[in-house]
Amino acid sequence: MAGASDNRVRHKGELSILTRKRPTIHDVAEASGVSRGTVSRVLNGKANVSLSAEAAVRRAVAETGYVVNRAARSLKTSRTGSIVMVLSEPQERLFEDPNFSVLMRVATNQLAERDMSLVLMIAGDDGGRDRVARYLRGGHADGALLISTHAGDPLLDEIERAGVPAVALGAVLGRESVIPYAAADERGGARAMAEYLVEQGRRKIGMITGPLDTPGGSLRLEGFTGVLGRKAGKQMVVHSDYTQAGGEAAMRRLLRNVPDLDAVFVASDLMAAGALQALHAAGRRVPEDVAVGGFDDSAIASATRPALTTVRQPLAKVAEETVRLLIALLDDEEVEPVILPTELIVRDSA
Amino acid sequence: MAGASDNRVRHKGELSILTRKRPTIHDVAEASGVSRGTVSRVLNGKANVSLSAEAAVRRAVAETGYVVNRAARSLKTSRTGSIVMVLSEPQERLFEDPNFSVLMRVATNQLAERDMSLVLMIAGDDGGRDRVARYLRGGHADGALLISTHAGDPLLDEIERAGVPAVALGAVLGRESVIPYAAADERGGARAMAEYLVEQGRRKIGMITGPLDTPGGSLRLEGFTGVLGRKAGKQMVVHSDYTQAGGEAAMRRLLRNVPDLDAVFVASDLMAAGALQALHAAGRRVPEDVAVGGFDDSAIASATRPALTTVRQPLAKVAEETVRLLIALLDDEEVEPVILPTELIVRDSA
DNA sequence: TCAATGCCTGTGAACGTGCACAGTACTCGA
DNA sequence: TCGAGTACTGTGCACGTTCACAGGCATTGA
Repeated sequence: MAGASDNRVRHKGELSILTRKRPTIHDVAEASGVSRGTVSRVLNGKANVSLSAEAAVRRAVAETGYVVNRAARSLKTSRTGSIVMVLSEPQERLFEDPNFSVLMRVATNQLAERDMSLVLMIAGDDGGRDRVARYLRGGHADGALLISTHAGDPLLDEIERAGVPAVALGAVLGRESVIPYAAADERGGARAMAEYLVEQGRRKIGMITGPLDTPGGSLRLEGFTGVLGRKAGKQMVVHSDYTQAGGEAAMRRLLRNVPDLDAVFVASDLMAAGALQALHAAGRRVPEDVAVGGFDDSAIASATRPALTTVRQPLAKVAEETVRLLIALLDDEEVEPVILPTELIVRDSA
Repeated sequence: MAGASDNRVRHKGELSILTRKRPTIHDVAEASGVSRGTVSRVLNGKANVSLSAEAAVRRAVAETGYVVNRAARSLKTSRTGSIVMVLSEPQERLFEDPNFSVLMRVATNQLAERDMSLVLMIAGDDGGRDRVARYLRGGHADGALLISTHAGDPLLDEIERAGVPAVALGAVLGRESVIPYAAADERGGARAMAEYLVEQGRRKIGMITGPLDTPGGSLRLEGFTGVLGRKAGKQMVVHSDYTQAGGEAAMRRLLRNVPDLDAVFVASDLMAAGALQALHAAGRRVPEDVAVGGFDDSAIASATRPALTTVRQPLAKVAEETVRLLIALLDDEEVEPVILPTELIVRDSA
């Protein structure tokens, strides 16, 4: 903190060593004895440049420590070199998923290869949505990466209007045909879990779902009812909100509805952790009395007791594919939605 | 998914209604019957503008849907309007913390108020570090927000050289005086936990630390030994890596060292979850035989059985303060490190 | 030897903005 | 009535790039 105040002297002409002007393409041109045009050509690859010129330019770049000025480039090319990741989830749930970490890493890495960067925006409330809309309308991003965007989100119209290439991580319900996406096979994963519970000899199998306006909410339910069919009466399915407390409450409700339940499929590990607590409080043993199946294979799944049998999503792959889709879209290639297989992870709870 | 293939027609020259030119400040000037200069003045507040002119401009802005071109502004002012959040953590641990979510939200919100945006970069490996360095040297960000940056990170020199204002979330060991930061009172929190365990009548208290080159690693240990003093022999302290598996292994080691241990303070909840498993496997009851204290109060803390007694960090506040520091720094204000108090959360494990 | 054909290079203009400066109109006091 | 001041407004320029264009120079074929 000592020196914090003495390097902010910035008089007009006085360019100290700290504040020295950043080298421009002109400086590089001068240092390498060629013209701006040639330097630009070297920097952007492509065009016809002699080997000697290229070498001179590269040396000069290294010497001067030149880094391209994105603002100037952007102004001329009207491409910003950045894409925006839009988080629409009001809850914080997102981040607790290792999910997100992987996505982040994959996205920044893949974009970096193209010298692009990742801007993060949270569109949780109306204010946030407006900001994102303004950002996109202003052309401040070359593309958008949508995370957990809901079906009716007005932002979707904005994006369409702005004409910004966009892809989603996980299907955007109702817009599957408009917004390309990569996703895990939610339906298939749920089906596998339901089949597994049946194979284990369970007969009274309930389900706790996520919100039905999310793909994870509705598709996992579809997979479940696809197997259980009419056996899964209305009382056997309760809806919750992806939180631990919500899962606990839902489990209590389910036990009230169906006291002789012998298995439950919970649509997320966090909710399943809540369900375990409710079952424990109700004196049911897991898995002896009631088998519990989760979904996600998140960190929490191996921390609960008993450890959760769950469905693992190929999140790294999903993230990778999502980013790949966006990049393909930026290159004007044709893209198709991608759906990737899940894997049943058997632990102790079922 | 049916129509997935019919909205991607984008021929080269065909500028549809979608691709129409974005309105510039000239268009706004024309539409409102004033000059560029006046529009600029209205947009940037400050200067002397008549009420009628201002009204006309605002109406024209709304009419035309004008959004300022950041690239052009940035080129002229040589401020980018964005700050970069640098994640130095090689592991993914970061994200599993609700920590991060809060930080993200706070950062984007506070920056949005100043019409700035948040760029995310991961400096996990050398390649990532180089990218961040280039980004900063290129002047692509007005400031940097450092997350879990280690003491010896060469990036720190780069930042200094680039002269970019930077703050850290949590102290950067060894640079506390150079890089302002906000942090929880790690030492105090650990002290509180140690005192609590002593108060509960525990006598043989061990500790599992995080890596000692992180503030959480060394400061929590300091708080612990501050209370236990010489009673905490070398064998009573084992080091680990913040992972669940690491915590489990460390606990086994600790039990081997000190079989008659009656309490253990684990420097993170995730490691504590691992420790619980090791204790369970070794046939020790928690908390009857061994009391377990965690740190962080993360989501996992209430999911374990027994639920973890732990130390809650005021993460929202820390995040807020960190961002506030950065903004103050951007405004050339003087800043001091901020340390915020923690809170002991008593549950079942101790 | 000359024209034609490459490859390679330099130059001017433009992208959209903010800022300094130069005005203009209007008020006020002497 | 005039000068000085005040409040507001318009204009030229520069920021650092990319891109189209116009050459220059060598090599080739006739």
